Amino acid sequence: MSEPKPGRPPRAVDVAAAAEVSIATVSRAFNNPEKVAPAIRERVLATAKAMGWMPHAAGSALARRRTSIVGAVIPTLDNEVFAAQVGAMQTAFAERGITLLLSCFNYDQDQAVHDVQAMLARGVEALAIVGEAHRPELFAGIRARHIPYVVTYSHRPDSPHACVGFDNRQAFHTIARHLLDLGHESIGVIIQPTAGNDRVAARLDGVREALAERGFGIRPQHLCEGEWSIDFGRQSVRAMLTTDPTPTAVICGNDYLAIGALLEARAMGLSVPRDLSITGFDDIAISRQLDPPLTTMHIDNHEMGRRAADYLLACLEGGQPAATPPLVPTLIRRGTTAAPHH
Amino acid sequence: MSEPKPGRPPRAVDVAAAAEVSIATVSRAFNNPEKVAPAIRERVLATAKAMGWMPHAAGSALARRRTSIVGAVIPTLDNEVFAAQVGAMQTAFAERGITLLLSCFNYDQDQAVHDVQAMLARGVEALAIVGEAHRPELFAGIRARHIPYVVTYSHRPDSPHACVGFDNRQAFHTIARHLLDLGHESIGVIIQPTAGNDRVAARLDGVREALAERGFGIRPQHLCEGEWSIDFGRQSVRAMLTTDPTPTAVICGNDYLAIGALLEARAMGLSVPRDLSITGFDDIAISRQLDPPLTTMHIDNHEMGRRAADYLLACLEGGQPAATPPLVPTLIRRGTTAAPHH
DNA sequence: ACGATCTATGTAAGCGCTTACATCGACGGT
DNA sequence: ACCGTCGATGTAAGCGCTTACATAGATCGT
Repeated sequence: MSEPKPGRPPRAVDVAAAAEVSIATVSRAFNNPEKVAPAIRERVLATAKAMGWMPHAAGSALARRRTSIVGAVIPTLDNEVFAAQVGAMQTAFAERGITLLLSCFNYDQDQAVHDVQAMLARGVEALAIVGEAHRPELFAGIRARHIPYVVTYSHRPDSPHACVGFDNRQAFHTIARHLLDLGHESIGVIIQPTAGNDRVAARLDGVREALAERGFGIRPQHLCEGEWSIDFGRQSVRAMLTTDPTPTAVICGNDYLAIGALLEARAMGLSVPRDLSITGFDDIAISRQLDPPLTTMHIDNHEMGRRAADYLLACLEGGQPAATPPLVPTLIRRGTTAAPHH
Repeated sequence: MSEPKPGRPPRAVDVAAAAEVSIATVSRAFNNPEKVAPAIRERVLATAKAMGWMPHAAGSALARRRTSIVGAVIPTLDNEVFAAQVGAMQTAFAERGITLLLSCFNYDQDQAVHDVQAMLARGVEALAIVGEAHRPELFAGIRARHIPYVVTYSHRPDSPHACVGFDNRQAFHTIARHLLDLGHESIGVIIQPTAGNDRVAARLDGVREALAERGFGIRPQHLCEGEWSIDFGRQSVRAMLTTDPTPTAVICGNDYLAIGALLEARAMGLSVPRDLSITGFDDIAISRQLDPPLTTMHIDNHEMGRRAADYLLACLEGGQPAATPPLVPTLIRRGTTAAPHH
């Protein structure tokens, strides 16, 4: 008879002893309930509950060779778009009894490599990673272990990775086109650091391309690159408006920057959109509430998280799921864009 | 000689074979490097690196009887205050090689119980939990396993739990006092659901108490309770301002509600703070950017996360750390409060 | 009534790792 | 030269669980 040690969590063998069955039956009662006679099953389950026992994940993982853990690698939780994505993934995985391990690499590629290593050591069975601008060893490490992964928030047509996202270049091409079609010819850009961030680089390309198609370009003094924050948006607009000629519209890399731009423009006494058009990107919760409400592009981050999770889940069940079509961000024309005022 | 199976991740025994040492030495090279001769250590480490091997967490956890996992239980990532707290914890734990497991219970007590169970099964060694309004079995389960835990975002003087937070009642007493001192006598409240949320309930008590001290109360029609969202803030203010008498000030349960209140008041043509004073709570990033900037209370969520982590870390190292003193939220008087206009 | 078949349960061999303990030289004191 | 000591390494016993395989009744067809 197994002697349950006091002060330590019970083990399967303790439950087995208490329920007067073998340890195998205890395990089966939890993992293959249909394989054990109803009466015994109930007895085992009841005893386990009474003793507060559940199969310990480490032992189970070892024996099963399945950890039921998957990892999500995002830049930061401070941006609600990633938080939403993570939330959706967590929900999708939880339904299947899978635990989500989270890592925030803070836009630091070395940190990302390190975090992924740690996750691999924890035995993650799949990974979702924001962006594809990562050190090669990051993907190499994952591939070496034959672990399925998916890149989110990005979707280049010719990416070597499975991805669930949208075409950042295309999206910003659309935004720029919107402004060009309104008649803007002098367009400024306030954007996050492009270094080590494929998504942002693609966005800038998209703008450049759209402008070039109409024979325009971005004046160097109308391009501000820096941390995505309301403050950087503010200071960038202020700087731009001291140039001559001034831009009649500003494309911002995300909504935070756009909010800063909008607030500062108004603080400077400009009328938006009459004197300056402003666009954001992401459509965060506050954007529609501003005065005037922000013209931006809406991304369904929830959907993106769910799709990423579904893709990985499918991989885990042995499938080689079809690549999902890219998501399409939609332009939400609200109050911060209009034809330029002369 | 161990034959590394192709297509499967290498194991310690494979590394041992390749480096021509015993498996014990491999383990020591990683966990007690000082116990193995430098030459051999280097050889082992190099072989391991070449083979892409790291100790597998499940095996290690089992043998060591330490998982190096701790759990954080928060309501949602959609609120930046919790996201910040989690970020800080993650950083603090990562420094010690500890993995943070996250659960969002979406303000659902059953979900919280379930998530905590899952975490216990995963072998978390400590837990940080937002709020103390949880089912008794949640805490009972944790206690039964003698696992250290700490309650965050709350700090009642006579709480049975270790907590890292602040006194919600006191904080809202301070806010109400601020408005009373400005001369307001008719004060409305827009607040999150109090059911199953000790923090919110304490806030409302704080307001009531402060008003009562001056002989005032909250008129039922001036108390709106609902989901924390900008929209609910908007609709609550609109409703309140159709009553007679109207409140001259509104205390909001958090900044999102306050932002809604502010936007709607302005949309209705009111001048803030001349016609209506508004206060928030949390001091989220956008609040200082509003026009006028929001009067609110600042909580250092980062500090709270770090302290919670430090407390748990101390417990894990065997200490019985002293209870930390409560954090003190500070009132940030900005532009949305002033004396009532007659 | 007997063996074939099937179902419910038990036995025991790992899963990949850590670590107490055993072993084995090298070294130094006498 | 011998023994004690000590430091480096190896051996093997688990950690808590799952599961292939063995076993033992029960069931059924003939």
